[in-house]
Amino acid sequence: MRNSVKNTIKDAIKKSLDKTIENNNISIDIIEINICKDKKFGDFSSNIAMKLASKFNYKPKEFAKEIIKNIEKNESILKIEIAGPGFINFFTSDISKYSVIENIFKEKESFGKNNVGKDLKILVEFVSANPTGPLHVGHGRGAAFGDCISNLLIENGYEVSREYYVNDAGKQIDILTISVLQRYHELINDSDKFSYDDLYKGEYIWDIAAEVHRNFKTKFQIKDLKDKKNDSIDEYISYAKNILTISKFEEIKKIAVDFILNDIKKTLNLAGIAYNSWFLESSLLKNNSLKEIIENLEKKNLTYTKDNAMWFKSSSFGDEKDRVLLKENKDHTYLSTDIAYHRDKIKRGFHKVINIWGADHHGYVSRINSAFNIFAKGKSELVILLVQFANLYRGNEKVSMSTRSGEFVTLEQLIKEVGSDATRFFYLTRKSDQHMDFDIELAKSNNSNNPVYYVQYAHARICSIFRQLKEKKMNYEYEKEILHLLDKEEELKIIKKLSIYPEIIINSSKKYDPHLLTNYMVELAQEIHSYYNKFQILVDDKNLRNARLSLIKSAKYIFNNSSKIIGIEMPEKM
RNA sequence: GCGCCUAUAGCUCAAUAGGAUAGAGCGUCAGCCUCCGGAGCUGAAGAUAUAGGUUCAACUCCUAUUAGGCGCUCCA
Repeated sequence: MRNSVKNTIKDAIKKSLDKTIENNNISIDIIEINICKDKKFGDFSSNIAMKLASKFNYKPKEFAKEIIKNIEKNESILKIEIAGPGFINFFTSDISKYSVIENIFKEKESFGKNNVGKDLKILVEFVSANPTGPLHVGHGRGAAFGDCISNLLIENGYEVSREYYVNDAGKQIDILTISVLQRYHELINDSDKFSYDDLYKGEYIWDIAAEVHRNFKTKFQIKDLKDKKNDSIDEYISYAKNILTISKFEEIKKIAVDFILNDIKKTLNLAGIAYNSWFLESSLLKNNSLKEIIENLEKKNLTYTKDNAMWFKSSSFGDEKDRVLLKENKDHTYLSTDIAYHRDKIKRGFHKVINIWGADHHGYVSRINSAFNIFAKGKSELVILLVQFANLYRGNEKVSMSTRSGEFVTLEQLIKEVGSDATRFFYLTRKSDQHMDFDIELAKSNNSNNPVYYVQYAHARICSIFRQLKEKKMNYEYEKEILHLLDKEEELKIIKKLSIYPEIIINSSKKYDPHLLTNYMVELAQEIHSYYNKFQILVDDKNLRNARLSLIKSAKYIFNNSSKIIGIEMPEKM
């Protein structure tokens, strides 16, 4: 179905190789067919002769000659040449080139889809920011990336589930709770002693405290506060729990987490991201998953006790040192619930588990990998993708971000300022493991600096032409018999671009590189603008007009299909 | 100090899983509106951090050097 000409060539080469060399054991998969950048090298080329020449005691060029000699005649292959060090170049017939337009009109919204991932279940976990504050711009890139990767995998036929892991059980959440208590006591004028330097101080803490105060008045007030400012944070937390009672502490904790999670969901919704599931860390404690996992590791003899803490022998699996599972005070570490969480992912039967993390977590990769493989036993594969930070700029001025100070730019602010489309597209134009600068002014600008406007404009232009068509009382119908009228260099270039779209979908998903797709969209837009500028589309000649309209309509299908994967709108008017 | 990642045009980024002459945009310079949307188009100048190595072929792989980011908690 996809790229039939390419597969024809591939098969032809395979047959030829079998004829040239007996019992060769050559797999068809190592035959690469590339689309030529320069048309003087033909339409497709293969490097197979150079790749295999030495293996079969040939010189590349002679080997190429032999291969060509044994290729069977085929109506879509016009000419075969040897060039350079041993490339085999194929010149294909025009008719085969136009078949991509036929395919697009046949498949429409499904053009580009494939079933590479048929019957395979994938879990994509992304963002998973701690519910200790609103999402900030640093989370934006991971959000756009994770959502797009999910869409790409779906386009490739995988069954995808999006998940957000909520760390609602650790020490940071206790600190959040105390932060709320602090502001709460300030609201009821009883603030002096209930304070600690390392607490969350963002505006939203006031909002939560105000909500608690509004709904519960002085229910959580602690009388006779002692000055504990010089205690450690752990001592401070247990002091607060004791004096307030654990049940009341948990009550406030839940209010705070729910409040923040709501805010996070609201922001993700603005970004057009919907999760299939929200996995609570606390559930691993409630249903004994954590206990089970630790017993299981003990049974496997992968733990030991040192300094009253329980350690995991992660260094036996490539980690640089062993890690603590249970602290001296018997609290669990982030790692231990994370292991339990990943075991749960495996239990749910996913063939592949993708984690999208901020690049600052790279030190964590090997220990979670080792734990994962202990339980997956080869039945499930873990892929950890690291997303580099984006520096935020406003023109030439760098926007500083600091979570604790509360001065960070939230993702919500960013989306409200530049729009969801520009935010997503911008984040996805760069390779994810590459540092990037995100210029707010650039993302807001309405000109070709801004790739998303450039692409949307190309689409709007196509729509505009069809509106014009109606105004001029002209008709359009798709006829495949007249596509050969598209013989201008620019037209053939666009057709070539259209024909590689299915491969872009495969590659960007395989390599987890959505930027291949955004770049493709920009390139296609560029060719459309250029073509539009040079040629009149609504010409008097009915056949030529229909052929040209079919060409740009094909491009419109691709803009629509790709924009859905990126998660942006394709407006008909701008 | 140890580890991971990165280094491409003046700036921001590409380069189809090692392929042919390293591509875009911004900026600079020179052009294009009796014409389907000038929110656009055409052209020029300009680059693989350094030194070795592997290969028919290296921006891509390996080694060293230099420069930057991140991580080296019984933190999450």
